[in-house]
Amino acid sequence: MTSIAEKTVLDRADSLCRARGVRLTAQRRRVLAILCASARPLGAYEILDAMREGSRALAPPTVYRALDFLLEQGLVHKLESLHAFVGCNHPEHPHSSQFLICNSCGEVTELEDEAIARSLGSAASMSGFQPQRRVVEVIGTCAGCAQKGR
Amino acid sequence: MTSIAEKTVLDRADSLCRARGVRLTAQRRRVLAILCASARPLGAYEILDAMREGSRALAPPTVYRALDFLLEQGLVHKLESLHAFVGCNHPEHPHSSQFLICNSCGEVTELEDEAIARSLGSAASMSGFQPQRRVVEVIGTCAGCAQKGR
DNA sequence: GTACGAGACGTTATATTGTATCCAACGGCT
DNA sequence: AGCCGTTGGATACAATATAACGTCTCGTAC
Ligand SMILES: [Zn+2]
Ligand SMILES: [Zn+2]
Ligand SMILES: [Zn+2]
Ligand SMILES: [Zn+2]
Repeated sequence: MTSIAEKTVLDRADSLCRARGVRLTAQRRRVLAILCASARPLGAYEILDAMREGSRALAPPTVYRALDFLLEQGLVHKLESLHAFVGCNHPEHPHSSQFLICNSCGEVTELEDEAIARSLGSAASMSGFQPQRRVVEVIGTCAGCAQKGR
Repeated sequence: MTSIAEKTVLDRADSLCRARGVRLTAQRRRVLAILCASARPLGAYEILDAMREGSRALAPPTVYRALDFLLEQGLVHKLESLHAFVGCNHPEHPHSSQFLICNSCGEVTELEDEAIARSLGSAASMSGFQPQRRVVEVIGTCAGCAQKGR
């Protein structure tokens, strides 16, 4: 089930972490692999279930610790409205992206839209607000489902 | 503890619901009052605690049902990144707003920024995505805390 | 007035998501 | 070997949210 694309993502994650002097350990790599192999965002306990397959029993903190690391390194993102996580498509440079979440098929698209970033930034600076983290999630119907649905 | 401003919010909520043919019952009104009286967003269980004061014991579903109603009517908003709720300042017309959340003092500012709405809309339509709900939350430091902090 | 039905609410139990804590194992360093 | 910071295992628990079911209330029809 490991496609070429997923493999490159993992390889790129390896180089990134080496370059940053942080350790992409086996557990962390495994969580990232599971997320990248999934077409949909996964909850922490879904990841936990996936990790348990064929191996010993693991507990929630194991997954949450790996996720914390991957989030810090920008290798995965958390979807607040779903309490779920997705692998990042372009973790090379730090970024704050936006997500289109289809509530019909569950597909998630990560955008990196400059116009959105600019308008958010200017709204914040007009209020004298200093942004640290941005949560932008649009829930709705993706193009495919809109066509099928009606 | 009920200021004039909070009173008018409740009165406006009353008229709105009457006009829409939905019932702003005592429980729902109480939850709205608690949220409007708070300077900060409140979690569902904080609201529950506030409702328990001086009255009989209540259970979580009571609060969550009231919140569901108030969310549907646009009288309150949910802050996904905080798992908390705030009263809306201008519930008269349906709107999708944005939130500036200070992680130092907890203050939350509700914006209704046209530029953000437009950029979100155009990004979505470029993907053929039909938005239903928008979650836009910027976490950072508010003007006041930025000044005090350094 | 009485019967009915839909919506609102009380109550119990449970599901889901996320942490605190403590200790053991590992890895690089001297 | 001995030290020390990081990682991970394990248990227990906290916080958030919902399922399920019965009861009550209120407006409407008869
Ligand atoms: Zn990304
Ligand atoms: Zn879809
Ligand atoms: Zn609002
Ligand atoms: Zn502040």
